[in-house]
Amino acid sequence: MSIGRPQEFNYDEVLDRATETFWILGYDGTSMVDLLSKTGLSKSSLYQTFGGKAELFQKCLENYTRFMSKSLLNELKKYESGKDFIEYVLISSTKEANSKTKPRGCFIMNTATEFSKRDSAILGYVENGISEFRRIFILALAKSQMNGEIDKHLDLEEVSFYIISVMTGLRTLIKGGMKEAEALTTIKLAMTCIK
Amino acid sequence: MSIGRPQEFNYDEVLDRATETFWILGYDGTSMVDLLSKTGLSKSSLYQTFGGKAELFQKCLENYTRFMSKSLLNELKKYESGKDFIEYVLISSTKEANSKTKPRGCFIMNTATEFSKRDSAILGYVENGISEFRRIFILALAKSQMNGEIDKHLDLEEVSFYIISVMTGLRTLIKGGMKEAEALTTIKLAMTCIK
DNA sequence: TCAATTATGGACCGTTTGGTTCAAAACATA
DNA sequence: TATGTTTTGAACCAAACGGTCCATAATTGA
Repeated sequence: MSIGRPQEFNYDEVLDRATETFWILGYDGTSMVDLLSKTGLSKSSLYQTFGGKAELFQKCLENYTRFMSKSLLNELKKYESGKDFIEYVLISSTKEANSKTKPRGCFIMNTATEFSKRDSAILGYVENGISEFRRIFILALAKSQMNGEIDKHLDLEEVSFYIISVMTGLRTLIKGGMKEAEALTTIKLAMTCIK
Repeated sequence: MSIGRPQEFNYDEVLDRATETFWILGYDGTSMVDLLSKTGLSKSSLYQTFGGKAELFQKCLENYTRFMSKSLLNELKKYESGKDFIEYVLISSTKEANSKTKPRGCFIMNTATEFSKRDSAILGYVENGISEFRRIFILALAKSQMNGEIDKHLDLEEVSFYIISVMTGLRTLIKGGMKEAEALTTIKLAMTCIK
């Protein structure tokens, strides 16, 4: 065991709680008091371990991208059809419309909206998240190309942007009151140009 | 003329300046000091005339929707083809990718992202904006139906949601670093399922 | 010119903000 | 048990927050 007084918290758990808090409330909307109460940390522990609000926020962005990437890739394995996977991801992101809790959207896209290009460090994490998510969709699309579900000559980089656009737009609209049924018909329509 | 000391500012101009400030910085990101410096108002004038930060924000949401609706409808008049109009709107919203200033996105969608469904009054203004923008796209699509550009049996309510989704997603991605060329090819692809 | 009325600028308010400091606490090692 | 090391909780900080108050300024109508 390491020397000195042991930490009374679990690093990853705290990171998850902080991520959730920033995800729901945004960077400006989250206060130190929010973070301390949600994580259970004392102020000094948070500063010593995570460096402060801004540094913690960046670690949360990384944490979110890492987690989402892992679970999406894990989900992709279950699908024979890349198109089915993509439709599944789109559809599952519409569940927030009916949820008891407020829609959260995508943490990365929320951050893009809040920061635009003001902070280059933040922009880096956002770009990283976007390209990671695109990479997964490209993987799925390649599967579909092998299966003959879609045209072999489709530009997958291009289509991956399209999918992310639709998903991001939908999740924002859901935050703005869009109903699940409306989102589902939109997805049906959106899928028709991937062929 | 009305009795008492005359106002030293123009109501609509102040509202426009405040709208721009909230649009760029978001609600939480905008301080009273920001508003006072951008509008030139004194604190007492702002409170007396606009009621405070929260009330002013709501007036700005209304102001934005009113202005955007007016200029979109005005633009629509210039187009014979509804589809051309729609493509124009999408394309023009990608200009932000190359602009010297940071991308602002759509004020209504930024607000949807920041507030989600927390505040019912705000949600009302957001829903109002969304349905107003959809109404304009439906007008354009109806034009296209008359021209025979698109299927007479297309559900325009549905397509209008689709267009807004794509546009919102794109503008968010642009805030996240997407290049204009990437946005343009995405638009090309997105338009192919409106037929 | 003198009220009545409205707008303005500045002083002031308590609260909350993110951040620092430091003594006490809890462990490993010797 | 004593020492070195690290974590923790509380006290503390200046600055910024949104908001209120009020004396003064600028106007109209009598």
